[in-house]
Amino acid sequence: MSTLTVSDVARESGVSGSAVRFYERQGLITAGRTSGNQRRFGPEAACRVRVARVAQRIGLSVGEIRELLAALPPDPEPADWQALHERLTAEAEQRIRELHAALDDIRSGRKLCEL
Amino acid sequence: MSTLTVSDVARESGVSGSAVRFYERQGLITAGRTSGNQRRFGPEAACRVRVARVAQRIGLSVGEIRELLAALPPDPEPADWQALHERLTAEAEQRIRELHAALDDIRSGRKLCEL
DNA sequence: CTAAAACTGAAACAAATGTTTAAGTCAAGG
DNA sequence: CCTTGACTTAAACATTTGTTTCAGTTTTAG
Repeated sequence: MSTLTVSDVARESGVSGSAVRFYERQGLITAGRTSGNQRRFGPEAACRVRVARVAQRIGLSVGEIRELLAALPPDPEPADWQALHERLTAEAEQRIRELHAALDDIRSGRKLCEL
Repeated sequence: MSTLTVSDVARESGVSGSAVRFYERQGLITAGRTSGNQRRFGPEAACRVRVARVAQRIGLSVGEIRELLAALPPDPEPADWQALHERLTAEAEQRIRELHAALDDIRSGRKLCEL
């Protein structure tokens, strides 16, 4: 059942209305339409937006997040959540490794010019 | 003595010529000019660009890098390098901490929607 | 029924980080 | 000298992640 308006989702997920529309355009969330062409979201929409924000903290782009969320059904089962967790965790660890590598370079004692 | 051309600096620092001009416009490096108005860089320019690339790996913006490099004289003394090392290291550690915080949230066991 | 609040798409704007293109100038080698 | 490759500025373009504005439409509460 799609009952939530743009501003409902915005309020529940903590982003702006324009961001909600943007995310729909980008395929991170999907919406039905009223007879008057207004968007109506299911209750999972706000959740997906929150997941998207978490993924953004990790450094994923909207395109990457779209692919991530593409694997998340409207009504996810525990296995879906688990897969998402693993992918997000792996991404975060990857970025952390990259930063550590940069840090190790900085600390290597070599001149910064020679990195 | 300023003898290096744009493409010299580009080659030595591993960035494109347009990036070298961009960095000069942004104040990361400075250049003299020939009588014919062409840029000529000192030997430290390529080094500064390399430092800038390291800082970018850490996630600093060009504006932040400008401020970082503003504290680096054309012919830096060991203390200058040390200060730069410390600032870069602190920034990297900060970003790593932020990622760890995100990772901890993800692993907290709470639903991703509730972060 | 009506007035206010929320919604619509399209397009312009914004900031960051460069790249590309155009038309023209300079420098270096033979 | 003269050709060729490198240089110049300015502006347009590209991408990302949205925000703002416009003019008009829909929904909702009273």
